[in-house]
Amino acid sequence: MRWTPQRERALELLLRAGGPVKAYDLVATFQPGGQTAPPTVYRALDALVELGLAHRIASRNAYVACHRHDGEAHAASFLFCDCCDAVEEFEAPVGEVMAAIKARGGFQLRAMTLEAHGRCSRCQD
Amino acid sequence: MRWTPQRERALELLLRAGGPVKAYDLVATFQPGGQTAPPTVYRALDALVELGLAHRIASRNAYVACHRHDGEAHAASFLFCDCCDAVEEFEAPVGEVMAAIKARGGFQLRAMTLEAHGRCSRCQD
DNA sequence: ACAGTTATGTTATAATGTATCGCGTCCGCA
DNA sequence: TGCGGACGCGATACATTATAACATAACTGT
Ligand SMILES: [Zn+2]
Ligand SMILES: [Zn+2]
Ligand SMILES: [Zn+2]
Ligand SMILES: [Zn+2]
Repeated sequence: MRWTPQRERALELLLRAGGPVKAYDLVATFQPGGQTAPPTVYRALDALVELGLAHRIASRNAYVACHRHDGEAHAASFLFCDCCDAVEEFEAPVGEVMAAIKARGGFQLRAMTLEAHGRCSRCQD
Repeated sequence: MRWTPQRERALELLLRAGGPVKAYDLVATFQPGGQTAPPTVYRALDALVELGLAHRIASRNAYVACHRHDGEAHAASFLFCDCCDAVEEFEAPVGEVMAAIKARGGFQLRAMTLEAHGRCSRCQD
């Protein structure tokens, strides 16, 4: 897995956005003047996910830079506000869940994602 | 929220499948002889999710009947096999996670989904 | 019966994601 | 230094997934 200008560019855009970004937003903004072919964008994003620098948020069809921005493996956990579209990554304590999976036997865990949906503090009025 | 033939039909198909079903599979099979308009299918599926009788599996763009098949609210938790496409709903112990969300304050939780990815017992050879 | 709400039908279109093929570039190795 | 394989990128076309918008029908309570 190499570190390339495309991937750096994608990560830069994710970080600058500071939140979830849709693939087709990058299709529009990847290069300053004009469009980029979708496969180019998807490949860059997939690489970032593979490298542990970003997460894919399946329920929103979006990608977001990992808040840790080192490539350490961890369960990707997010809080989603139903009202505004705020999304925040947090460190969910998934120890019990992992233990339960181990306890039921036969399943070899590789990765875990967790989505909590509700109302953020700003949207409770 | 009414209980209608469309919704019953959708649930019947999910139950019969016994696993994740894609919306466009239902588009093809919803009525015996021919296609159904996508909005009809999506509306029926959305209603089932709303009623707590099914879950949407975002990472697969698929729907599955809830293993409890009563409408009780609960965290939707699934084990996904990376090799075969087996998916199993299980009861993840998310108490700690919910407590952590409460503890950080300001977020009013409504629903939670959890996806565990790895290899099922049949795929570890 | 009436009005308000909820559900369905229909058409078209938007949004999201991949297959494929060819070419260039990088890296390890002889 | 030359070779060979793996990896990355560009480009085109296409497949899949989901929704907008509007009209009609069915149900519900009064
Ligand atoms: Zn992260
Ligand atoms: Zn909010
Ligand atoms: Zn369930
Ligand atoms: Zn398997």
